[in-house]
Amino acid sequence: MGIRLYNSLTRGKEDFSPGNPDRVLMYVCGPTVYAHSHIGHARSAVSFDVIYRYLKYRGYKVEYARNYTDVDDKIINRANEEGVDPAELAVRYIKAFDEDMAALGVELPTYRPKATETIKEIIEVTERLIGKGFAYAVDGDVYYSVKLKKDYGKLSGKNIDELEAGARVEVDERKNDPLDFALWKAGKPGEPSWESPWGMGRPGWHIECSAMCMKWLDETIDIHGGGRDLIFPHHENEIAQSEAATGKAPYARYWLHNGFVNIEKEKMSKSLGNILNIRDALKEHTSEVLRLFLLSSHYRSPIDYTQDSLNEAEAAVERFYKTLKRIADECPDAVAADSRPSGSEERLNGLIEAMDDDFNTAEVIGNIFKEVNRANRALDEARASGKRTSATELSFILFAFKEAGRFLGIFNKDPEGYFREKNSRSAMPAEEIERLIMERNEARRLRDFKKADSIRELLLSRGIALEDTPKGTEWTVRR
RNA sequence: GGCGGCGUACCCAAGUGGCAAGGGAGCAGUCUGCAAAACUGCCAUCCAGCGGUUCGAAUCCGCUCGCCGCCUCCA
Repeated sequence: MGIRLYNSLTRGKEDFSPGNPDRVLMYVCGPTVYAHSHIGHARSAVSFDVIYRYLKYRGYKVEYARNYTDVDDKIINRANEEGVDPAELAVRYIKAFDEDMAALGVELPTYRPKATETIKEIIEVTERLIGKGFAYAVDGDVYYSVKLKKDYGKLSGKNIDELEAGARVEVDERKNDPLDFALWKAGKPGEPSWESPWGMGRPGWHIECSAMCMKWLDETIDIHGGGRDLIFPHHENEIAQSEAATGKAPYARYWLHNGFVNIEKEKMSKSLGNILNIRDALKEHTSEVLRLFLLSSHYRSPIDYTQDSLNEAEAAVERFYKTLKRIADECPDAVAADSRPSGSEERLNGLIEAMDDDFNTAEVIGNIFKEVNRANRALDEARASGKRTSATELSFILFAFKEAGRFLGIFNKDPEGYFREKNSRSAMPAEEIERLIMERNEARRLRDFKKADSIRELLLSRGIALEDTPKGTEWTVRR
């Protein structure tokens, strides 16, 4: 069995069969850099990050390109509002996006092209389209003729006649057809412009992806991804222009689209003012909690960012690392064991099967918590019987965690690091906490439980929770 | 109006033909000076509703109800 994935183009699951397993080509639409990226961008980036990691994990050689749209109406408008240069604004938000991605633990794609660095190729594709009669130039603009390709609409399931009937696009007299879209836009004074056969101007939105894809990957690629909302018109137009230009179809074999993130059940939108930036979310939760939250549902389903679901993700991360710490404390042999214990491959099967089935990270996470339960049970039994725990069983479990951590990009810290980081956010200095713990333990030794309990309550009121374990008293920050 | 998706326990969420994963909450128990954590048990005879196909359906088909997305250069 191999990977099966849901293809938006055929609306069904298909066996993944790339053109060349040693060079799987994947392109994902990146951000338009005119503002800080929000949690929706995070979902797209994390979803495809996991897909990228998993394909590599399964032995494919992957070339992954994710672009930056760094010239666009929104960028120009925002730059004008702020009175800065559009290019400068774009650079600023590319940097911010890169920082956000790094904070989320998103691996760098193989290529990160920018539209403005692909102007030559954009012009070349546009010329090809004109040469083949699929595009026409008017007053410095170049438009793509939607009607000339009869399979237009195959991705979004739209048909041209109905689109025309309900067209909400403002009619531009210079277009042959209201549905035609701009490949090249004539430059206005003060806007970023490049020389072209049609005069000074800048690229349209859809064409940049086709050009970047061809430049860095190929004329036919394996996987093309992006948010659901990009299906129409962006990806539909990309397919049309790419296939028209190259004469090859399909442009991309598999189209993958991630679902939206709602905030407290409402769609994120400027009008509602509920756009949640990645950096703001990271002030409330660690990147691991955010990633776990995002990966706890299937990547195609819509998800709700709510206080409750984030708290649950946080509790789950905590439970995971607590168990990891227990294993390290109570069965060091398991940690010291071979990182790939023989006979453990079977242990991975459930995880692999889940991931093979359209990247079902939710099921993988469910399986991981089954293993967490197994580990705790084994440790409890050892504690009760006074015998040492079987290191073999636990080393299998650790192996499963480690492997899953490689493609999920979570659950891969060492427990010491996790708790150190968490406890570093304590409002009370660690020395003071330690001093109070010693004081309480002295009281406990003297069986002055009233005093012991009052110290614990004092700490709890300051956000510090205590746990008496066989290894001594431990503390953690509780929100 | 066109296209697409969804509806699984108190909440979140897997499961797409063979007796309903996982997490959170709750209740009871073990452990503990007491807690916490962990573990154990309980918690959907049932998967929006109604029909149909089938030996067998949450899973396939039809209809109904409810929710949502796209059709606006919003991931």
